[in-house]
Amino acid sequence: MESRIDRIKKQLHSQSYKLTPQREATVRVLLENEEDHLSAEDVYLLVKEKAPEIGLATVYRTLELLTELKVVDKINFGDGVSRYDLRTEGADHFHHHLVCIECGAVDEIQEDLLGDVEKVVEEGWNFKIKDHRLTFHGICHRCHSDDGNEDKGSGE
Amino acid sequence: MESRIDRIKKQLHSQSYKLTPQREATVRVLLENEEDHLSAEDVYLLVKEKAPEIGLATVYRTLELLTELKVVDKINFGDGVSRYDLRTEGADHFHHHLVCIECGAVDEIQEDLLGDVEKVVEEGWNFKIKDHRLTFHGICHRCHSDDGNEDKGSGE
DNA sequence: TAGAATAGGATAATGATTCTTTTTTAATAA
DNA sequence: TTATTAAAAAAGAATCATTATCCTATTCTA
Ligand SMILES: [Mn+2]
Ligand SMILES: [Mn+2]
Ligand SMILES: [Zn+2]
Ligand SMILES: [Zn+2]
Repeated sequence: MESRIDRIKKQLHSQSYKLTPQREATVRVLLENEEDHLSAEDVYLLVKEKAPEIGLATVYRTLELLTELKVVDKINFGDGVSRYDLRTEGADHFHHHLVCIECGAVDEIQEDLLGDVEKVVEEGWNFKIKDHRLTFHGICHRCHSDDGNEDKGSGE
Repeated sequence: MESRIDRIKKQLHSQSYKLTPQREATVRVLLENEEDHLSAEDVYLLVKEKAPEIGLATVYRTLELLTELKVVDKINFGDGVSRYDLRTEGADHFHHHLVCIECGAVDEIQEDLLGDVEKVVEEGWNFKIKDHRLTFHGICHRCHSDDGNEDKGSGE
């Protein structure tokens, strides 16, 4: 975890940005909640717990900066807010998402799966792919009744 | 085109909604601009040309209704506005998009391409897929310089 | 240290979307 | 047809997420 912060710090420095205390607190929150898909407001509230003096605008500015640096990806699941997702280190593709229309849970798929499809698209459409966004909407494994488990989870 | 409006009309009626003049004007605008990815505001301005008395809120309500009925799909390319895309008639999957990071153009892929991937996801993640969203970001064929065509297009 | 650049805090402004209230229109019953 | 009722629309206020502004604080440089 510390090493990860260090690497992000280096990345900031390489573009002549500084890892200020506020930025570090924000990054820590993101790292500590890597499983989740936090909105700017979510991040703000969590950062406040450890650095109560931080302002919402700073969180927005920091998230924007981290997005530019590709440390996080900004995504939108159609609920009116942007969410920020830490990019898996070393992965050259953005991971995919499974959004459950029953309970609202958002699960992740780290496997690429799109290799063949991208080849087809690049050749068939003469389009140079730099990034992708893939989200499936459906019923998650927790919401299937076939296993008798009626627990609907708390969602995301 | 008329037949398409008729079918949408039937679809509305089957849920006991009416195809009011405002709704019809909105649907016509969507049909006439099927290639584009209009925001609510875009639709509003276009509808105004033929039905100047329509209100913006009505356009929003209509688009929401059409989304519910799966006549259109609401999508978000990350530019802060929702866009509304007429669902291809008879297609059981939502089409994919190519967003050019150079000129902003949005092209469509009507081919499914995801059949195999979805099978893997359904089995590997025990997730029942109902819908999907797939967008590629990259350089479109118009923005490639290798063909010597420097026309950057007008974007979307 | 003085001056410049970078960043943060507070809050106003913006812009998209939704809500509320009132009016209009359409459908139905007498 | 006329009164009744419900659905839908118009207008504009309200909300909510996000961005801009203005000023202060911090860091860097000469
Ligand atoms: Mn994720
Ligand atoms: Mn489309
Ligand atoms: Zn679920
Ligand atoms: Zn292009």
